[in-house]
Amino acid sequence: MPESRPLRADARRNRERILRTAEIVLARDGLSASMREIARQADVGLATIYRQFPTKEALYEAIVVARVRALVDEARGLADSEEPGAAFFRFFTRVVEDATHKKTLVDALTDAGVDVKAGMSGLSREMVAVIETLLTRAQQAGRVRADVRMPELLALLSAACLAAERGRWEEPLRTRTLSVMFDGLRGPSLGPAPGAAGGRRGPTP
Amino acid sequence: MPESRPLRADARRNRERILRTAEIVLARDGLSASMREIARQADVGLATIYRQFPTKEALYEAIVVARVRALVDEARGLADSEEPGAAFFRFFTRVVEDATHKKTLVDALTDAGVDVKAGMSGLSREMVAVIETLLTRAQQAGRVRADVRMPELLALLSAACLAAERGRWEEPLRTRTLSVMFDGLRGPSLGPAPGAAGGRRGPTP
Amino acid sequence: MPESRPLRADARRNRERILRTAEIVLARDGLSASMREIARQADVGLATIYRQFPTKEALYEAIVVARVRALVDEARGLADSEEPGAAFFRFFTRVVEDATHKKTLVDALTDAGVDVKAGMSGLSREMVAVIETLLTRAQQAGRVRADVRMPELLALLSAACLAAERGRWEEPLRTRTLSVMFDGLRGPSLGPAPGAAGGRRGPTP
Amino acid sequence: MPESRPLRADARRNRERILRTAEIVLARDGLSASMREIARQADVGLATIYRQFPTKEALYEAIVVARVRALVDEARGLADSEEPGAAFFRFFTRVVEDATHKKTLVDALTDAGVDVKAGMSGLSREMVAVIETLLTRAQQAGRVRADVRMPELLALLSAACLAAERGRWEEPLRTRTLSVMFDGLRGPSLGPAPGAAGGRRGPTP
DNA sequence: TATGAATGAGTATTCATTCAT
DNA sequence: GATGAATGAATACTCATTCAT
Repeated sequence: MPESRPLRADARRNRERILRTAEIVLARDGLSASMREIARQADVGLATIYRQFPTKEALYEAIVVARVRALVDEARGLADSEEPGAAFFRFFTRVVEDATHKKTLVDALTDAGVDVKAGMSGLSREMVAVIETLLTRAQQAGRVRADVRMPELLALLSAACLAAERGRWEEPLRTRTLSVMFDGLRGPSLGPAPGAAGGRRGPTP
Repeated sequence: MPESRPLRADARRNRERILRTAEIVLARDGLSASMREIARQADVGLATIYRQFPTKEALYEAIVVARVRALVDEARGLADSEEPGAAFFRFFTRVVEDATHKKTLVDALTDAGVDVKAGMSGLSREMVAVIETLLTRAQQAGRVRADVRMPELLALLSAACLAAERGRWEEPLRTRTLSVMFDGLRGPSLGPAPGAAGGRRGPTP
Repeated sequence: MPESRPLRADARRNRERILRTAEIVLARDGLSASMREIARQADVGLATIYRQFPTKEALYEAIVVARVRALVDEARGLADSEEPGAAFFRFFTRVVEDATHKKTLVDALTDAGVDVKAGMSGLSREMVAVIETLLTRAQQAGRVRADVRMPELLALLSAACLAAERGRWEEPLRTRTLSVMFDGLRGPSLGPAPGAAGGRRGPTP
Repeated sequence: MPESRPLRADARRNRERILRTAEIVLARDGLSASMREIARQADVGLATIYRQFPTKEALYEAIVVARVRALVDEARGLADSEEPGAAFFRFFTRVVEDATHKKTLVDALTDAGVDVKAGMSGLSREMVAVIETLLTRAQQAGRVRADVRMPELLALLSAACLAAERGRWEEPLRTRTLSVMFDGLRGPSLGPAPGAAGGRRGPTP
């Protein structure tokens, strides 16, 4: 897989500037943001974007890919943690935080395994794989109920991301909501805490 | 001269045809579906739509309003059930099922309390109110943990709807995912079932 | 020339109501006023208008015809006045006043002799004829210079109407402007009044 | 990075082509001419027009502005003529000639002082100012009656333009009509020339 | 190589007019 | 006879993408 030729210095600078700007613009205007607006904000010619990204979709994909790659890397760092439960919930939280502030991450997860575009398919698989590792280890450590499988985990994760992205889950809403999901992932309750005397615990990672 | 005379027979027929078609088209193409496409599918002149719905937004709103109203009615029917826990989980499930097949319901929940449009604002409040009733009664019956509040409940509900709508949650995925959420809503677990020997329970309504 | 059959009483009532309303709406919104708006204002069904006037243009024409007919009648009343000069200027002023308040009269004059529509052609000729009478008599009485011919008179008249209609010539602008035109119609000056000591005379009808 | 860099060669070519074509189309079809028609005639893409003129109104304004500017320049050239009377009448004639062939000039004069759009407001003031100069000098030279003021002068001018534009004042109609107006502007007559023996003088500039 | 001008397909919306009730 | 619902053609304007400079 040769990465084609290395880009010239200025080309690389432009590429990054475009990506950074596009991320901001997308977060602000959503997917309907126009290429022209992105070019304007990046202070770059319109065709310059097209030189690097042949299509609007390609640009979006590049952004998502970058972000997912970062998350995958982070997940790998957590994969051999000595506290698999904490690692698992930590990562789940991180992904949702990311979605809260930057839009369009979600596609990567939602479509996981489905009709992913060329560029994503490999990465998507990596993402799924590393999540599966986190899950399995957390289950082995007795921190997540054993009967949870990947499909519902991914469903929960993308649900949280979608809602966080759209609803601007700010604290303490995010913590409180995830807390419920995490309790569910830990296992069936024995009924609500009778006294319910205690306050609310955080996601107890 | 009645203020708002009943629609003529053909007008009513068309109105319903338009609504039904628009619902389908929206489910397929999302909010970017064009009015022309809807007209084509409904086999109706373009201007016929505009006679009934002065604006694209108005059409969408009409669809959402109709659907939400149906759900609110359903919720009211459950509100004085003798099994408040079952009623609560039943309704949650119903909403998500609805979202799976028909898109754009979500807005009603997501935006709840935010900048809802005129036509929705009242209805949205009704929806929230009846959900709160269901929640309270389920909590009083000890079927839902006492410290869950409306914000996180709505967050969970809209998360599930968004993901269901987008990810086409078909069975058994829907049941399995909701099962986790419901466990979380019932209360903190005492740790995963040690043996985890058993299969998976459904949402135990 | 049988006037087709006499309209039924209610039909006639509607016809007049439509004409009256349309006149007002046109004066307010100009030629871009929509048929629907006229129907709404007249509190009449849309198709009712079309029954009487097969076309938007036909409606406009009917309005103009009515107005022109009124002016022609007025002109005839002045045609045998004992003060032909006064009569001539009086009529000129009347036409311009009319144009100030009701739009679209102008076409009748501007297009005089050109491509008048069927309904107008006869009437237009009548109008031109009676104006010519007024002019000739005023000239014979020595109140209008002898070398003025119909083409330039009509040009002046329609110029005044167009500008009055568009510019909302209110008093005293209308009087002052017509005063200049009328001086020109009386004859070449012997140079500006040397002292110019006097104020301004009105149109000296 | 000059604030408003000079247009690229092709852009400038297109801009002029668009303006030229639009002028013709407007003259033919009036203000209701469609942008698409203009694009077709100019043999230019529809969006190309919108690149240069963000709005239909903006295009029209650009045309009027260009024309008015030319007239203002011409007026300035006449402003210090040694024959102020000739200069005044000359300019009046020029404006009307212009209107005969190119439509929509009129707005500039009609709306003078009213609710002119941003781009025009300054120019419109210039136009009015230079006309006032011409008038004042002609009056001081005894060539125009002293009691004529700007409002009626502008009214006459726009009347002439409107009618010329609409009625296609060709020679000798234009000369004959203006001749009457000019006589009126020179001063009140002492009654029609008794003999009226002479032929007709031109506008005696 | 980077730019921004050009483009055609597409969007919501309006209107005069016809036709079923 | 009167009504208003239906319609298709038209309109101003936008956007992703291509191409000349």
